[in-house]
Formats: sequence, C-alpha cells, structure tokens
Amino acid sequence: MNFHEFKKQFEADTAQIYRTVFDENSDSIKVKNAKIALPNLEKIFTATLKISNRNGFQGMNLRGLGKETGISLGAMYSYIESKERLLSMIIQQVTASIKVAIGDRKEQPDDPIARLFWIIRTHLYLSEVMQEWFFFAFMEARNFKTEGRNDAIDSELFTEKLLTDCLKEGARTGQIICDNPEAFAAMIKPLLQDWYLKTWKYKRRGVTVDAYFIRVEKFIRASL
Amino acid sequence: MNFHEFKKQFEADTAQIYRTVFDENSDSIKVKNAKIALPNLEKIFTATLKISNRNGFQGMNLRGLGKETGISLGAMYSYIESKERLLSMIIQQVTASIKVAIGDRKEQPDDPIARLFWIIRTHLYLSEVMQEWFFFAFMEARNFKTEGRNDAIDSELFTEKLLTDCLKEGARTGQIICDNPEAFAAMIKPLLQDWYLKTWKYKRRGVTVDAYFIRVEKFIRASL
DNA sequence: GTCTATACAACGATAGAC
DNA sequence: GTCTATCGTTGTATAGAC
Repeated sequence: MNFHEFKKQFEADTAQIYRTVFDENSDSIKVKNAKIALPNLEKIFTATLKISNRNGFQGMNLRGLGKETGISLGAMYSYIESKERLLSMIIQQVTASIKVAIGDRKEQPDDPIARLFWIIRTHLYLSEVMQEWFFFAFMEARNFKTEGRNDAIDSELFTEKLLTDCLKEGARTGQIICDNPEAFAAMIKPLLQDWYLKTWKYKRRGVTVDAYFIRVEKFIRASL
Repeated sequence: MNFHEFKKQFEADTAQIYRTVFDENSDSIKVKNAKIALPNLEKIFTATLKISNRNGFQGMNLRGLGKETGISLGAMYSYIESKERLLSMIIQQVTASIKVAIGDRKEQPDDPIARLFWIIRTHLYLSEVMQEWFFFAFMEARNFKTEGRNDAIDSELFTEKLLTDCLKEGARTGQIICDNPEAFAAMIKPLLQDWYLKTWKYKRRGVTVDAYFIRVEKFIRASL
C-alpha cells in the first residue's frame, strides 16, 4: 500500500477517531447525542492541536480555545471535564491509533525483514496523516502525570519492541546479521520521529513521505 | 579527546557560561556585582531547567522558581526582567555553546570524514554535559517568539550544514560515495538529538555516550 | 445543550521598606 | 541587593438562565 491509498483509507474513517474518543470518555463527556457531540469534539481537538503545537499546551488557555472553536467556554465544559483531561484524551488517542495501525498481527507480513519495513512505512504514513497528533504527544507527554504516565513511555517502547522483534527473528533465520537488535531498533526510532517533529524542514525541501521512506530504508539496509 | 577529558575541561570552565550570560544580558540584569550575580544566575538557571524539563516552561511559575532557588520573588526580578527574557537567555546560551564547541575551524580536523565524526562526537559530548540545556532548547524553542525566533531553527540547520559540508567535500575528494549529502546529514541529526531527548532510556540501559558514539559511527559508516 | 456572568485561585510583575 | 506586601490580570471552573 502506498501513501495515496493509505491516506484515502484513513480519511474514509477519520470520523472513527472521534467516535472512539466519544465512546472511551463517556464518563466525562456530558453531551450524549452523538450527532451533536462528534462534530464539536472534532472542533475542540483540532483547535487544541493547532494552538498547542504553536505555543505549548500549558500556554493555551480555554478562552482562546473557545474563540478558535466558536464554542463558548461554558459549553466546552460539557465536553472536556478539565484541561488536564483534554490532554490525556489526546495522548491516549495517539497511542491507541499506533497500536491499531502497526500492532495488528494479521496485517503484518510474515517475513521478518518485510515486516520491519512494513512497520516503518506504516508508522511514517500514520504520523503523516496524524502529524499534529504525533507532534503534540511527543511534546506534551511529560505533562501527562496521571496514573498512566507510563503510557507515553510505553508507547515509545512499544514501537521499538516491534522493531527489535523483527531484527531478532531476522538474525535467527540468518537473513541478516545484527549483533545488537535493541541498539539497532533504538536508532530507527528517531528517524521515524524526525518525520513528524521537523515537518517544516521536509515540506520546505519538497520531501514527500514516500521519498523519506526510501531514504530511511536505504540507510537501514546498508547496516543489515 | 574522549568524553572523560572533554568533561574535565568543560567543568573547569562551567563558570564561563554564567559569565557569558552576565555579560551578554547586562541591560536586563540589575545586579552589577559579579561576585553576587554569578552564583545567583547559576541557581536560577539550574532551577529553571530542572522544573521546566519536568513540567514545561509555561507550566513553571516564578514563585515555584523562588522556592527552588531560595531567592525571593522580588530579588529574582533583579536578574531576569521578565519570564520571557529568561527563556530567551537560556536558548541563546545553548546556540552559542554549540557554535563555540563545534563551529571553531581551528579545532576541526582537516580531513572531511575525520571532521564529520569529530563534529558528531563533539556534539554528543556537549549535549551530554549540557543535557538539561539541550532538552530545554529543543522543547521550548517554539515558545521563543521574539524577533530572533529563527535562532532556534538556525541552530538546527547550523549543525546540519556543517555535516553536509563534510559529506560534500568527502564526495568531491572521492573518499566516500554520497549522492545526496543534504538528505544524509538530515538523517544524522535526529541520531544526535535522540541522545539528549531520551536520556532516561539510555541511562536505564547503561549506554554511555562513548558507546552511543560508536553505534552511531558504525551505523553511518555502513552507508558511506 | 448552549449561553452569559461570575466565582475564586494563581500568575507575572512592581513598590517600597530595609 | 534583598525582602515582604500588594497590584492588576488572567486562568480554570462553575452557576444558572434560556
């Protein structure tokens, strides 16, 4: 699947994101009518990502968020319970999206090396269509101090673990030589992150996500 | 020079950092007695990095900073003029430190490939001894909206440019084959950043900066 | 479900005594 | 040069009318 197809399929069920948010947080979302709630959730989340990614989540205030969404301050509290809860909703949605997209065994190729590059490609594609979400999660993860603080760290390690497993299996079957799969996986991860952390740089240079994938693949294969 | 030597030399003139801050910001620092100002500046900066790197700079408040430093709120305003100025002082000090450490032509090896790895090694060493500073600058650069906003971006591109130049020269002299030096340099940069962004991960795994350098070098050499 | 009005705490910053 | 006390503003969150 190339990026064009991935994007088309993703856009077809973008609504699914807010449906999930709506269902998973029914305890804090007071508005029960989905027809009304879903579009407003989308407005709130989109605006939060836009403002926060410029000034930081702590720098964003709820009055400004109201202005950006066109929803009054009072009405917003029918959706978000608290500012901190809004933070956790976003971060948890990102980790959930990653697990759905690259964690599904049935989608993954069997061959370990094919699987390695499938994970890398899919991760890049997902972080491209959800760039604001990924950027936000990376930058604000440290502010996320609920019981599930480890969620952010776990998410970092989740992808790394999948990569490590591919490398280990590939080394075992003799397809590749890799004396330290954990170290190798740890070097792939920042290459994935750079794509959504430095969007401005790559956009300005006209580098597409498919072109970036090819670079990364070439770079990695040279070491295998 | 290995890390042990680098660290020893750096620690010998750590005071230099606050001397520079003191001199460069004499317009906003009201306390003119260096004997008094320098230790207090160190307290303020150290505490700012500590608190901000946990909760974000916007999340830090000046009363908390006063508690951490043992300096009263009123007295602090003899040093910082405003919270935003404190932010810019820190970020500018980081970019200045980078330029001093890796930008000095006289220190650099002549051979382009040796120079490439000298820059990588020195950058890793510097970001290790100034980890809190580097982490802070990366995370808070987007909040830095004075006229010199580009400073943060320039700093990102400054290192990349040095790397690109090494690769270009190496390709020209035929020492290496590199069809896209800019792309290659762009892949090295995140590997340098990972070291100070994910300290917790590497410390936990017992990876030293010298060990990390060896990994990175090996990884890069495989592609040259 | 959405709005306006408002409570209340916390923040950055300053004044003025010492 | 440092302190305490305080100003004025802004922030999160709630109350209650519609």
